[in-house]
Amino acid sequence: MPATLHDVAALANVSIKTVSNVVHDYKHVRPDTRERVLAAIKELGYRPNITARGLRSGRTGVIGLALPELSLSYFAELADSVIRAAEKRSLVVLIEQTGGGDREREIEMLSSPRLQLTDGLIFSPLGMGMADRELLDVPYPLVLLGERIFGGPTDHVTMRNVDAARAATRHLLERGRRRIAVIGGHEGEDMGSATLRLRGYREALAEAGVPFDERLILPAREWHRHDGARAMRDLLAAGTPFDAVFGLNDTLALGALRALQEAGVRIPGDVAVIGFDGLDETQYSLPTLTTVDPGRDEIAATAVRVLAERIEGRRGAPGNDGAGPREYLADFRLIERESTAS
Amino acid sequence: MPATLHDVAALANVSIKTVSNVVHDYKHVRPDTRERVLAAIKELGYRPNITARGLRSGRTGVIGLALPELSLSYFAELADSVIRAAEKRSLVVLIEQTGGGDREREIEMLSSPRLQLTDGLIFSPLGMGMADRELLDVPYPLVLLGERIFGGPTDHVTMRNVDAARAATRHLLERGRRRIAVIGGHEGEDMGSATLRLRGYREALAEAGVPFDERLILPAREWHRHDGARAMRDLLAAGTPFDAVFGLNDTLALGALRALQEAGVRIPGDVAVIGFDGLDETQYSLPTLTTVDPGRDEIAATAVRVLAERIEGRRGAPGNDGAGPREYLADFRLIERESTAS
DNA sequence: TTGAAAGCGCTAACAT
DNA sequence: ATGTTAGCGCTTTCAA
Repeated sequence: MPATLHDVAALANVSIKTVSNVVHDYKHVRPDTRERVLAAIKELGYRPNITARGLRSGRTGVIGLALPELSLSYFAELADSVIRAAEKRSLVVLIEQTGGGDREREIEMLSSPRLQLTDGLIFSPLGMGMADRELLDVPYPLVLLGERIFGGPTDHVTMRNVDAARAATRHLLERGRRRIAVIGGHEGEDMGSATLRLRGYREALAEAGVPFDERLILPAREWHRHDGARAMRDLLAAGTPFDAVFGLNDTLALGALRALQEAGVRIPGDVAVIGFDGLDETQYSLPTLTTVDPGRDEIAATAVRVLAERIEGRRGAPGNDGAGPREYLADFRLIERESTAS
Repeated sequence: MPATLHDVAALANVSIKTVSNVVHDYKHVRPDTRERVLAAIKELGYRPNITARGLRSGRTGVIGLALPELSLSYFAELADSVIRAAEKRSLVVLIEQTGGGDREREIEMLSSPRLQLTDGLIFSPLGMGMADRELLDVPYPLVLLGERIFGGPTDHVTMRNVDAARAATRHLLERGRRRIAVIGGHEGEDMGSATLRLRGYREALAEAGVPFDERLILPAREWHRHDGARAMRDLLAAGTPFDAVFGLNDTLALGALRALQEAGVRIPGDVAVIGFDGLDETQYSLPTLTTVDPGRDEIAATAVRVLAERIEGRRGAPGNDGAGPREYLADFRLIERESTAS
């Protein structure tokens, strides 16, 4: 039976208000009273009951983080960053996995009672799309991550997909590559990482006057290593000539690396490879993988900050007091490694 | 302003008790009353306030998961498994990162007020040791994971480290390897994964009558890819002959793989490599990595089940009603891949 | 500077 | 079958 405010008050011979004042470091408490209360707290091992505090104040100090799955390295690293950022603000993170792009589950999540004891949500959808935009208009603070929905009713923290992909493609073009295969295309996608990164790729080609070749775009709905390897094998089997590969994420690129080496292709000699995400493990592949860090830490820190501000009401709800939904873009950085050395 | 039980009751012209009954699917509610209440709930968009429920019932439906860091693949995959297992029991998971083996932070965690709104904790320490055993005697349900503490006051779910390491070593011995280097030793460790796996290694050597060579044990306090690569380079530089490598975890083994290939060593031709953990990514390295799956899913499922049972009081607190602390061991499985093909 | 007391929204014992 | 009511532990006016 844990001690309550009342127990402490009784032991210290004061009212619970005084104890509360001490707990909250309220200024106007006589030093000796404070002493007495502190002693009682210690003696009883009193710890405030967060649930009760939450009920009273309407805050729990918990934020939700909904993402596809932690076993995808990108999301594991994102979760790590979010938890660290939240900790700095004394917030704790409750993680929900929505599965790899299951739209229904994502929508369900948004109104899950499981989120009730959460002050707000950082949401990274993969299945929902532009058409589901208005579903984001939920009755609690929500910060959107990712590239599936733009112009929605909530704050949105994302990366410079087009710019970063253009930079990645340029990097290959500058090294003399002209037939750059892309792994990870999503056919029929209206909006998403694949679409945006592909746009950056095409822009870079156009700038350089290099013709676009449909056959070099390899679809891969899932972005696991496995899919990267499979796509690569398909391209090799098709016999389409190419001298570089742009994996729309690192995992695909690492899978491609593997398939290329199996086939005896030298990297970067025969084929240069570049990825996207700046995963930790890209430093340790053989060869090490050139990649683009889309600013994961900055994204996490911004998302937590913006969410905390909305929760504290410092900026009001979007569209409520003029503090409309905002879009935040993190800075990216190209990390050169062996896989594209010239 | 979200609707409360009272609002629904008023709209449906019933008492809050009836609404509560409907919400909880209580049997004895007249069908038409139920209809009316359901309609009111829908109209008001009523969602039960979990915080209030938690305050009243003493349960929140949240369990804590404290682990070193999500950016270590093993823990990311473990968290994934735990979240899935929890979901099946309608529990939600709050994740705390303790950092890579920071004993103080781990101890602090155990009495963190942040855990207050949690019904129980699954705890995977890396820094705490046998001497800290009694610190696990906390006033809430706790399930211990890992190999740092045995015989503590709580339920403990772990893996067959010695057996699994013995099997891994045997696997190499059976393929004719005699000079098996081990990466990941923790000098001066009293108890832990390194100690136990090393014990299995030595047992297998002894069985096979192969002499133990101190020089083949390479320390690595951190178990990142980086450390595996460094250790491997050290061994190569030292010139100590060896024909196999046992990475005490997969990440170390993958780092070693990389360093060996840099040095032009053929795998498994010159040196066979085996890891430990059964990480997803071991399927995609070049060559693919032989490893031991220590039963991660089973560990997660068991931990959640045992914790849920303790929370529900079905088994009482350990040592409270005779249902003393129990130790659970998951089954392991050796997964043969290219890195040890003969 | 400190105390008394009214709830926050819900559950559950008790009453009808 | 449904209603009444007393708290769960805390924060927060309002008084003293």
